[in-house]
Amino acid sequence: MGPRERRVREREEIRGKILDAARDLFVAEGYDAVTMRRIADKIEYSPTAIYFHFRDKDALLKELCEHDFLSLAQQFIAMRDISDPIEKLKATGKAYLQFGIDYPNHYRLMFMTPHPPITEHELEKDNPEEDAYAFLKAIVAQAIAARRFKPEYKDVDLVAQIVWSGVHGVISLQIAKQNDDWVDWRPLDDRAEVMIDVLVDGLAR
Amino acid sequence: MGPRERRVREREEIRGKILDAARDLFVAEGYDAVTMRRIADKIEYSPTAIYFHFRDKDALLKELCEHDFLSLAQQFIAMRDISDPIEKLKATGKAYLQFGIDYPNHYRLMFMTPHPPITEHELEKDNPEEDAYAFLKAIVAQAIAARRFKPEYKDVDLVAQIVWSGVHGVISLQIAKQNDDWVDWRPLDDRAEVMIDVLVDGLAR
DNA sequence: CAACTTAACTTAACACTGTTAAGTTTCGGA
DNA sequence: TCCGAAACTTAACAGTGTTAAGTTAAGTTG
Repeated sequence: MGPRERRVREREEIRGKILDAARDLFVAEGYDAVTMRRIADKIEYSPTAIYFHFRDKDALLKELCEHDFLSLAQQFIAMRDISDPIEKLKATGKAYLQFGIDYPNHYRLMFMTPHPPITEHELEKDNPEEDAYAFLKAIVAQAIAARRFKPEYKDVDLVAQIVWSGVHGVISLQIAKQNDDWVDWRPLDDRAEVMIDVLVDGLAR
Repeated sequence: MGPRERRVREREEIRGKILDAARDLFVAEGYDAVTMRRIADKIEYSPTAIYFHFRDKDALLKELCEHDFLSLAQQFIAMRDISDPIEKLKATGKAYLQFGIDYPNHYRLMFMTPHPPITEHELEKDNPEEDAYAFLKAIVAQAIAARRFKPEYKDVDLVAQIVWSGVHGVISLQIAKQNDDWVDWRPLDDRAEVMIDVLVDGLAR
């Protein structure tokens, strides 16, 4: 363990500190409300120091999102051993909803904010353990193979996108409109459960 | 027509100019990307002049959204004469989707961005001609009354919110993720149509 | 061991943002 | 004709993301 390794390790450490501080602030107050100077204050560095580790504010966001996409996929792993594909789909939908409820600010950044397209990912695409969308597709494929859906629903991507859109709709309206009393909102849990039931009933034979 | 009326009219005129300029820019580039100075340039006034007509940048946004909520409701009016409630629901869902496709930046501001709750509205709530949500509720109520839905779906608000969430999910994922090639997106039209079919099938007896 | 190089920072600044205080023009009404 | 208010403009403030230039500390090399 020469001093070379120590330097690398120290560099990773401060990188991590910056990410942790940024995550805390973003989650608590949202991306726009957080300034580079506040992140810097929190870790007791100058604002400029952050730029030595990240190209800009967006790079911070991108790295956090990347991490959260992975952790979403990892939450899904708990559903792996449910054998009935419909039950598995329902449970995964609920886990997705729970993720959005638990981390609304993460969710907003991940799924409600247009980003410039990310060209290179850290995550392994199509691996269900790292790619939540691949996990969903695998369930849908399983359900189709078991002839549980109506015959017209045989496009795995299309069906996966419908299911995703449905649960996403519930969460994202909740996040964007929870304080809007124009609408007499029903409890989120009810909406979540009914959405999943309606989707599955609509797809099923 | 004294000069008093002229002054009032001129005031309305410049107010309208500001709103038009702001709308153009917001729609083209999104709320955050547009600065007060650019809006001012476009109408050839100083930035400060805007503040004589609107309290702040958010007030501009709010007024534009208000207007767009009304125009959404007015688009729905075309569906009024469809007698079959299921067909009416489907057509209204498609009109909603079309609105989101035609005005994605409006849509983002209206439904994907958390605002501080608006206390006083210009629009008349619960009037289906001005309140798009009321229009949707009326259709759902009609469908329930005609016993077209499963007996467990008798809560008008809950069902309306499910349908809304479903189509909102399709549009908002499209807006936020259209350039994300992680997912092999199916054509928007297909997703829209299948979403509406699945929802209606899931709800129907 | 001294000289050099480089990594890891800080300070000060730039060009921008939304917003406002203060000053100026314009013009109908007494 | 003068007044006062309405409708503006100019200049500035406090804040933003970001960067250029300078500083310090530590490792490498002659």
